[in-house]
Amino acid sequence: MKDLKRHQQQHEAQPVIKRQQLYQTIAAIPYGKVASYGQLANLAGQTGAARWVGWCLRHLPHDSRLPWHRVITSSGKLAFPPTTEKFLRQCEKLEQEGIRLKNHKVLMKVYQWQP
DNA sequence: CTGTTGACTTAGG
DNA sequence: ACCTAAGCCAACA
Repeated sequence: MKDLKRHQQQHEAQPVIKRQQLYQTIAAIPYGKVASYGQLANLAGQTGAARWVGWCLRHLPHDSRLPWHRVITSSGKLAFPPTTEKFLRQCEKLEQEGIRLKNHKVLMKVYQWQP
């Protein structure tokens, strides 16, 4: 077989595929549990791409049914600045699942998803 | 290819 | 516990 060389620009998997794997991982977070951006990147096969996870969620369709509210930072804080609308919406959804917040923070020891 | 962006992470002080 | 700097990486223009 003849190897067709990529002339420039290393095309690997289509971006859509990678994002779908990430979405699949996020969808697997159980009700009442949370996962961090870095944790999800690793589980989705993109080790170290925590910021990419944030990028994907920021560009998530507004009508998405993904449990985006179960994604928080590694320290247990929400990614949004307090007092913002999104911050409050996420707080509601988390508490609705029985996840109590201690001073704007989630107790990772208790609530972090352990696959 | 280069440069920029982002709902991040980690190590040090 | 809080702040900063540097590292990280896919997606995009």
